[in-house]
Amino acid sequence: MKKQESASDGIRNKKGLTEAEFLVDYNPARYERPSVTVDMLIFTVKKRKEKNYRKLPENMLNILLIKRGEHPFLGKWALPGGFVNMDESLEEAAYRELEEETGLRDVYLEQLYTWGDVKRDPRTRVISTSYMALADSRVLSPKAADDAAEAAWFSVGYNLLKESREDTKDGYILRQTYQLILTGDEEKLTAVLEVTKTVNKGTVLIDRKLKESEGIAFDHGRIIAYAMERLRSKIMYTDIAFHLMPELFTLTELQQVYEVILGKELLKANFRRKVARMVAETKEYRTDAGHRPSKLYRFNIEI
Amino acid sequence: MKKQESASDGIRNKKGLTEAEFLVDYNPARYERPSVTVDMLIFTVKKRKEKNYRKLPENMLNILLIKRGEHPFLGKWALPGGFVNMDESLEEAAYRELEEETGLRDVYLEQLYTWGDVKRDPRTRVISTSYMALADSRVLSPKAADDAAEAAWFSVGYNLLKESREDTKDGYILRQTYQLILTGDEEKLTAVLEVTKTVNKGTVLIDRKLKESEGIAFDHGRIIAYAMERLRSKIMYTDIAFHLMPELFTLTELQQVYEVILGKELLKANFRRKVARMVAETKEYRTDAGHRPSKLYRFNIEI
DNA sequence: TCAAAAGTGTTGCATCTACACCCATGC
DNA sequence: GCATGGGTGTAGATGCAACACTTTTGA
Repeated sequence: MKKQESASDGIRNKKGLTEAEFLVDYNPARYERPSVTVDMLIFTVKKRKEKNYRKLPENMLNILLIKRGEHPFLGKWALPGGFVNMDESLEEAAYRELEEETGLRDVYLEQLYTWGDVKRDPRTRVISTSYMALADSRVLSPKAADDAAEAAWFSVGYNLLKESREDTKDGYILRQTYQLILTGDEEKLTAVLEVTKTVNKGTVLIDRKLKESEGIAFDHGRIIAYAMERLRSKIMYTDIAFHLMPELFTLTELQQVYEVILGKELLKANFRRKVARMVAETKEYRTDAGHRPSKLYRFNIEI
Repeated sequence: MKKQESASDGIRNKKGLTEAEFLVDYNPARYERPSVTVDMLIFTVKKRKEKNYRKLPENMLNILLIKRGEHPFLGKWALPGGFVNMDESLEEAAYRELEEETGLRDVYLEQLYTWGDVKRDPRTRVISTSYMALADSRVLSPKAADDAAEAAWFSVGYNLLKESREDTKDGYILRQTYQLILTGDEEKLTAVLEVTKTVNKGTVLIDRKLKESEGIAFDHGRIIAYAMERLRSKIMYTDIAFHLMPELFTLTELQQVYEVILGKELLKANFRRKVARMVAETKEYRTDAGHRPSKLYRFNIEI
């Protein structure tokens, strides 16, 4: 973001070189280097069809995946992403990938985590930084992919299957098994994650292992699971949910987004009080359904 | 952490190659690659001397820095760190650097953020992942550095200097100026950070610029500032503070750690109620000072 | 004796939780 | 009419902020 000013002008090192002289001499190719990529977790909310004229359509959290057309993991589904060019920052690479994949530019983007296991890509050593983008449901140009790659939205389910706690001498071990289910129009992908929290005299170690992975390429099941946990914790104390909403929305639609991310139901009255200060009502109503019309709200910038 | 099983056995790509055949052919050296490093933010808490026999020594948050013995930024202070080897994960590299620098192994370690600006290192393109380590005050082997590099602890101060808000058409711009002050035995290093939050129709953009940097190498002032913000927000809803404490501690010592990280004073009675469930009292007392003896507590594993 | 810190109690206010209840619509 | 969702009120529990107060020690 900012160019470093030369900070040690005139100072000479042990060989008597100034910084400028040193840099001319510097050979960056001495060490072997890993490849660096960005992986994009692009989320949006989509409605499921509903034939009952009274019932509201159910909202689902969706993620964009790309079907791999080349080895490795040929035919499996992977996160969109690609190599970081030498003349672009990580963030610029993330925005570029986002735009290539969806045509979107002005959306919420957040760096999630950097994955650096040695064998995570069978081709070569790849370190990849994952970014999470939240797009609202209006602008879902699903397959704006210019290359031949097939892109599709998958609804995301992430649930705790089983939990066990074992007490040790100076602490305990908490084992949690989560299931990730990604449902597309034709395919259903699954992964099972084992999260182990080892607490020992105040030292906490969290290990996330991918136990099974059906149809998902690389370690991307683990990355999606990590994103879900981040989404769940952030939705409670920030306003990220609004990035998934269109300009105007009903409070029930907003509540459904919260419920879909948290994986549990909320009480209507309490939810409305909780978000009251974050929304501003408009004069418009949604009237198409077989029940009382609902007021439309927008995000309240004042807070 | 886990080797990927070959997931597309037998499937052939457009050229008729199986995954095994494809990988034999794959040439990883086609693209130019950035260097990847880890930067370590090693924090601990140290007491300041106090001559008044009644008064308690003041606790300060400290960070370990290394004086650069080579260009660029020769003579400036930098975060410990180094290149990631091809056969070690990012986390393994972080633990290795931590051990080389401090001799510590079993401490709290957390990945913070990955910095990928193009010009952040004048030598070559360097992408670096920062890790935060919290060590308790007992085990501070300050300069276990085996090489010639000089290492030292600096107390950390991070304060909001100025804040202004400007309303725009569809949102607002919040500008905050923070000052980072690192005080060592002989030197005082400073940096000024400008954090700009641009809120626009629900899109939030956070930009952190390093405005001044006195005595701190690279963009490390910005990284330290980021770590301070992470520490501040996490201390309120997690138990990380305990990783900075020795096995046994008084509640006042614990409160001082909270105060030093938050940069503000807390009310004693309320603080004690807040941490009550996270600590377990022992039968031991601290009796050396000119006031009522204080009970020693330990971290409560039960919660 | 007394400064400094250890430690406890109280009160008011804000927030969360659970549940009950009435309102308005399209078919 | 009625199923469905829109929308509000209330009582009890819980949590937090601010302040006042008592206790104990070493020099």
